Amino acid sequence: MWFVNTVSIRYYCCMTDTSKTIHDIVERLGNLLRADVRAACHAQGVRPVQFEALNYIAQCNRYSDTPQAVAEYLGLTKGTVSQTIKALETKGLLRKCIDKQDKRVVHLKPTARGRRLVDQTAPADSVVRGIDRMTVGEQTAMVEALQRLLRAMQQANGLKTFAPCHTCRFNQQREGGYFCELTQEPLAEDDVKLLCREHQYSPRMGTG
Amino acid sequence: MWFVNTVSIRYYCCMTDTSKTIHDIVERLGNLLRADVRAACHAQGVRPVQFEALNYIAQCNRYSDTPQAVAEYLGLTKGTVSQTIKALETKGLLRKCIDKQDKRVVHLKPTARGRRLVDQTAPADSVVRGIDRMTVGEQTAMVEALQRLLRAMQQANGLKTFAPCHTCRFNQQREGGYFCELTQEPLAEDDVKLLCREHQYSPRMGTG
DNA sequence: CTATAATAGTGTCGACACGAAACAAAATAG
DNA sequence: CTATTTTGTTTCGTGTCGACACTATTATAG
Repeated sequence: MWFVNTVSIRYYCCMTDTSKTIHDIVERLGNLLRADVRAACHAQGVRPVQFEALNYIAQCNRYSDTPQAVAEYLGLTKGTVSQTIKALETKGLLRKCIDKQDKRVVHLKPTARGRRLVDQTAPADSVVRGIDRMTVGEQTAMVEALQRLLRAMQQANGLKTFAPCHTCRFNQQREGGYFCELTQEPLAEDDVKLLCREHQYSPRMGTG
Repeated sequence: MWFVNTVSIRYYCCMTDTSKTIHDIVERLGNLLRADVRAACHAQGVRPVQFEALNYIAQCNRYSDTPQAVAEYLGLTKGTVSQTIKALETKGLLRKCIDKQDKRVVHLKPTARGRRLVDQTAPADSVVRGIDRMTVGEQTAMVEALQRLLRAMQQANGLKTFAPCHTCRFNQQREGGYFCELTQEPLAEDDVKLLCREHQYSPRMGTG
């Protein structure tokens, strides 16, 4: 009677089946999207990684527009990202600006052409066409479900969330604007919509 | 008054914002998952692509366990897949069996070690931990939402669905079992749970 | 105020991924 | 029976990415 032992130890809870299903679907969605992005990028003359970096840079705030942050966001090493950045700069899609306070730090700003490229490539046609088949209610539910899954995965794994400041515990609403408790700096109306590498959900905002 | 013209032509409908949000989340979920899979694969001594191929082979039916099908599923060329298969065979994770009817066709069967590797790696820890934080109701809703998105994207883009036979229009329930109208062969109870490369949803099962 | 770390970024190299193209073998069409 | 199509393999060039060594700047310790 050794049957039980032949079952993988990974089957330790009843949620594994659901997890496996979700794992597979997310993987396939990712592959689908990547194939689409790959084709669009090929037409635009950029590499998929380069586009993903540019896409991030186009929507992060001033604390998060450095090569290091890009590396954290994409899960790559800084050496790899350095090369990606160089290629994007050569293609005239972004500019490097050395930080005034800390001369080691480089800020990355997309050029007008860079922003245009992101706008033209960003929602892949496959996604647009897929979403187009849903009702507005389904779309809203979809966004909420995906956000919940992403947040749950990030929180459960102690990963950086890279979310906009307006959901961040460090962001305080003050008279005439916002204020970041972490950097001790005021934030403009536009700032709080951008992704931040220091973002943390407030402890009570769990997914319970 | 040229402001409108500076806006990308991609913003042709009100759904683009939602699409962009979903695009970005799916991309991040995919990256998160890939980073996790990459780490697990590294520990197991296989490449991520090799694992994805093996994972597919472990859950597809007898019509769909060929190099060509793997290439279609992963969106790669057959030449690339051929290399991946060879590597997996060398590592003793799958066997090749030449088809009896058509001697060109190769069927790929995971070995016991191959199946074990899939079971140990398949739901990435990040997903398991993330799902673990949700209620059963949230989990069900999540699976449904993801499946709907996947199907919508596949249908909208004319892609193969690679779904199990029991949702396929060609699958007929008969006395004592199932029957595939396409291959004109009977299907066993286990067969209809597996992924098929010829799968098609019935026309009436749209996403409304 | 120096010596030593820590941090941000760059450059190089090797292993691997992957598309393209040429190829072999088997099945099918005419 | 030949021509074409289909399935799979091999080869080659380019791109990706981690590992590692390196520089420059800032922070810290004594």
